[in-house]
Amino acid sequence: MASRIGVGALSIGVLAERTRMSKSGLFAHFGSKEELQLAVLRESQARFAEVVLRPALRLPRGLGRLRAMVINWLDWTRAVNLPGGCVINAAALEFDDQPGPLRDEVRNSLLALRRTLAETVAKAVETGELRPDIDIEQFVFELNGIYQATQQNRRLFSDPDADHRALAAFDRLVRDHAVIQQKE
Amino acid sequence: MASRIGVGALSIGVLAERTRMSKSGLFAHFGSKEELQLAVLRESQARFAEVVLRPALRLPRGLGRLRAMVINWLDWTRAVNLPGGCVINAAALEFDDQPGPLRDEVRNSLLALRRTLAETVAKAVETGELRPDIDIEQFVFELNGIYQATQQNRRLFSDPDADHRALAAFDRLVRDHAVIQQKE
DNA sequence: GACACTAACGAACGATCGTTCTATAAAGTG
DNA sequence: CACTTTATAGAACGATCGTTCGTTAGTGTC
Repeated sequence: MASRIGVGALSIGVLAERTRMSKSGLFAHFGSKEELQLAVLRESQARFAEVVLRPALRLPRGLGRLRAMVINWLDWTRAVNLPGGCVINAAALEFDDQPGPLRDEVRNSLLALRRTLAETVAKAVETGELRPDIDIEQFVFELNGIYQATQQNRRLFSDPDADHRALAAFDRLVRDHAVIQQKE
Repeated sequence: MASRIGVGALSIGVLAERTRMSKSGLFAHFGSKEELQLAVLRESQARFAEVVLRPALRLPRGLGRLRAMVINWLDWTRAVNLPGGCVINAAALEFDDQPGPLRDEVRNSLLALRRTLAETVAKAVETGELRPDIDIEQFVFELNGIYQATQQNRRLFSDPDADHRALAAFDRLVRDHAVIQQKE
């Protein structure tokens, strides 16, 4: 539900109906609507770590791991069956100017993702695949851009080329920062 | 209001209060909440064309115009005093999986923007500044990525470097597709 | 001056919102 | 067994939702 209509539009009444519970019975588990929303965000983050990060982090460090992580990221909502897209990403736009626990939760989630991405990039520098003078923050910034653009193309425009475009952008990003191969 | 809380969260009651009108008086101008939301989206698009596109289209075609358009785009919401960011862009994420007139309106707005961007890029090819074999759709895709990433960095993370990052990404995009300068 | 049209209003509608309170049945614990 | 804890339920709360209705004041038109 949160994926389809957004975390902010969640309604305890409708939610109780769908779970075949009473409103008050369901409500008792959370104590407030905000706590319920927070629980949804946390659950979403947990699934993300499980489906996107964990498999990639089992691969050997370097460009291969980074690439796998990005690919997992790009359509993890399909793997987890979130038909309305990433809950946290949608919540980011919804709450970015509404101070409170929800915005904080979203911000922390996305910050954690950025840190993980940055570390993964850093390790691709260590392996000698990416240049040591790379601006890692800038690199992650552009990765995020690729993700956002892909989601919009896929979800709003049903663009069948979205994946292909994303990979092209990723390859260009990597190529521009790769260690120059010496011609033999 | 739409900028801050989203088009979907608009409430006629609150809106009437802020405009110092009666609920029914305000309501009569639109006939339904959905029509009001559509009016907001259309108004937003009109301002966008006025503030972002028109000034850029008065510049001579080519890379300069493209660059101006992107720069206008990146912080047009400041110029128009939309403290919650672009209404249409937020609505895109909100309605991308909810069929209906609102989603159609959003889609058409963003499609129009993409067309304008594509034409502007095409003219930078005509002037000989960008390579003729360029994939224009891909170029626009990446422009959109830069915009989305910039907004998130600015709005959610209050990143003071967002503008700088955006320009760096834009320059890299242009450099990779520019006509190669012959060394003399 | 009669008439039509427009804009705005206040009151009310049924529906749904998040929340609180009380009750009940089941499960766990000594 | 008695006792506490936990999960769920039902009823009701005041508030707000989008919408409808009838009315009134103003404005333009013949």
